[in-house]
Amino acid sequence: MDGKVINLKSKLEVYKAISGGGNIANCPVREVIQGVSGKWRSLLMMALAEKPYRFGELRRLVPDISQRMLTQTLYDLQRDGYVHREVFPTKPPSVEYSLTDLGRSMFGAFHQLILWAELNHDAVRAARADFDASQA
Amino acid sequence: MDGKVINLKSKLEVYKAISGGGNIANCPVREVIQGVSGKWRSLLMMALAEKPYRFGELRRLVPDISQRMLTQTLYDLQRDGYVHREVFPTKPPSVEYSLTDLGRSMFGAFHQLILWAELNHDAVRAARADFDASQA
DNA sequence: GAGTGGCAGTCTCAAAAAGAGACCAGCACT
DNA sequence: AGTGCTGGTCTCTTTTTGAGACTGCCACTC
Repeated sequence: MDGKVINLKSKLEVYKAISGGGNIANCPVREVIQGVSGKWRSLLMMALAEKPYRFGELRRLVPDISQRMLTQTLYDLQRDGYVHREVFPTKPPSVEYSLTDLGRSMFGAFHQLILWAELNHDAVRAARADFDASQA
Repeated sequence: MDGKVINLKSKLEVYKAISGGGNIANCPVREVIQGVSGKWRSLLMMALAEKPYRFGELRRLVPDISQRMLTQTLYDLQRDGYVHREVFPTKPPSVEYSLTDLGRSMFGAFHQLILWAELNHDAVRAARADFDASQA
């Protein structure tokens, strides 16, 4: 309310964009945000931003994802145009996933949030601890 | 792979941060990203970034949220330290929700993603349409 | 003084999404 | 012939979300 006021141009406009003027169905921003919002989507985007990976590699990289969710999330990401899926006809056919230009572009913006998270996760953790303590 | 290569400092490091070196439980970034990832969290953050709101106002502003989810999401946001909840002892006691400094700070980073979404949602929509068409 | 409506929720139950893990076919190596 | 790798699908259970009824309090109206 006093310290660091963030310079946002027309937050109200932003909000209008998300609320879609009463019609939520064709709200573009929300649609995109949903795309990042899956439990595993950000994680996989981050991994693929580093370099392309194969299905099995991703599975090993993110050990606590189920195969079902990995398949599903990669499919969704591909559908949204963030990820490219390429099948190589080797003897056991291997499949490589990589970011598309759109995916890289999106990750560029998303990256801001990641950097913020790295800097401020202690603050969040502390807030949570305080809150839980005050509720007890 | 060729066009606009995004300048990311050490994506691998970023990934290591999220994967937590094998231990996902204390992965700070993922924890924060989860905080943004709820279906309604981003929406409410956007609304509150504009100005403080009362419970009923938010409900009218986002008509397709259920009361249960509104209560829940505001509670979570408060717990994470993004939102401040203040009860005014008026005759029907009113409750005002506003962003904290931490919340505004986070929203600043999140805003990048919103801007990207505004610019690129047609591309995502198009990709999705193409993909669905090619599957048919 | 009974009804109506706004306030900020809680409670219950149904539907949707996520997670765990078994199972599949094909090939290579031992 | 058995083991392990490839990239998945299928089924079942648990968790999360959603819809909507219900609460208690007060003010205003009739």
